[in-house]
Amino acid sequence: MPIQRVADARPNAAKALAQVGLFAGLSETELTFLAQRAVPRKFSAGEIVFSEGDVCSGMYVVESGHIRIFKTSAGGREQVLSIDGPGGSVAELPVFDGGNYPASVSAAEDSTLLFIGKQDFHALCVAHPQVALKVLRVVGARLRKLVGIIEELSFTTVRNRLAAFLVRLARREGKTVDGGIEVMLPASNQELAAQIGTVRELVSRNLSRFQSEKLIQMDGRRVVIADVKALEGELDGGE
Amino acid sequence: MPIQRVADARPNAAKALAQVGLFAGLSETELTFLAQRAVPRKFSAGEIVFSEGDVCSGMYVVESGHIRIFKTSAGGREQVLSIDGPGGSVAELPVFDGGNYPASVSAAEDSTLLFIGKQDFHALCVAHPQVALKVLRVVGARLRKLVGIIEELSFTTVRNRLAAFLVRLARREGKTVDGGIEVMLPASNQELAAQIGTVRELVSRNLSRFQSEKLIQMDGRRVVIADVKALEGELDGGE
DNA sequence: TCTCCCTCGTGACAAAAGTCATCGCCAGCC
DNA sequence: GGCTGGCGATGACTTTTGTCACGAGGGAGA
Repeated sequence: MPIQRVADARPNAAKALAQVGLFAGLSETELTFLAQRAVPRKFSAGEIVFSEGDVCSGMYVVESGHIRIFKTSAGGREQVLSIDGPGGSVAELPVFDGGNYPASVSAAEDSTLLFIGKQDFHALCVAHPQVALKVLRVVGARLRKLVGIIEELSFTTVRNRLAAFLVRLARREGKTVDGGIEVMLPASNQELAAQIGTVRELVSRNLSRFQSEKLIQMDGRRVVIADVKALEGELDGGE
Repeated sequence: MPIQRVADARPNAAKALAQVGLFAGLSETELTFLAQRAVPRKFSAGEIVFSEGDVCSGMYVVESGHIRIFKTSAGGREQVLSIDGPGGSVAELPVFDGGNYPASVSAAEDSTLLFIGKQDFHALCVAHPQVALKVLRVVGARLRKLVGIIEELSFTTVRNRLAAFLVRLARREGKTVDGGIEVMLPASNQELAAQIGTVRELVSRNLSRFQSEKLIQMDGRRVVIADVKALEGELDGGE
């Protein structure tokens, strides 16, 4: 993976940066400043961007594709903390507190990221206080998401979490078809398991169980949610 | 709990503020500015400071005592996210992202907090970019802590977490005595359970088990960790 | 001193989670 | 066509977790 400074302006990078929540509101000049320093890096599906514990040299912005932030256990299990698409940013925080990266990041699919060095980002924040405030806002969202994960892990069952996952999926990209709402499972059972904090087998089993209970109907990776209400009732059902 | 502006300078408040990581490095004038706007509020042990979902009107700084940030499940179980003492701050983030408080906060013991209104804090950050950077650093630590909790909940057993808890406690405030390292359990089993994400009974049982395995020796709330190495081996033991 | 209440410890279960091993299907590739 | 590797489904178990119920001890306060 070649890392190199791009001396001339990269209009597409500037354009990509302008769409990042973090940098919205910056002037043309400032965006150019950033774009000149941002280093584009390509990653193919599954490739590691950086690993937990690596020293933090800077942050990344997603230009295209999706990235996966996750923790790995000693036993090899993974827990996904966040998945971010175009316009998203990763590792804004370790850039500030001086520590190492707290989690690993990999490309969920072929992706292009823009790398922004620690110093450059720092300089930007000092020069433009409103950027720091934006960072705080973005970080707020991240924190809420993490708290949500903790809540789910601590209080709910795998069944609950899987139901919640399906409901979220349905809301986000469900197509209404006769018989219910259709969604495509976005990844392998292994990956779904990592996202809801369990193992492959339990995802498989619980999906089967939902199906036998007529809550959903599966055909390969296509899932028709027959009864969204009932599934929503499963979120946290016991209490 | 009376809420009122304090018009005159409160030297002790200013002093308290100066010791807050967040405000270290501010000039005298700035501290006074803040101190004049900070409203001291007293809470007795167990009292709720604010609840999850409340609209966020500002942040708090701990002047004395300890506070507990936690989530509550529908079934009444609690999961502690953080415990903060003097100099700590709570809810720095919701102040920025405009959302409601993501978790509840209560006083772990009789405590005095300083309330700082959203507007005032905002103004301060805009006027002093380095405050925003400090906030980012503080938030970074918080985020790491949350990721740690997720890791523990997702990958480890109650036994592991309890062992980890004891080891942390020993490192932080263990006294070496003959027979091992002595610590005092800082709270009821109920509370320990909330901190490691389980229920009272399992804390009790696992402590008994440690004892019967000669890893620790208990006498009321006093615990002598006989074999710290072995206990450390339990962190994540399986793998 | 005698209650009352809170907390701890435990036994007995029930339910959920996780592990291991096996089998079938399908796609990609000699 | 035949192999192979990855993924999904599932059965059989083991371990962990959580729930319920009950009894004991200890401290605060009447």
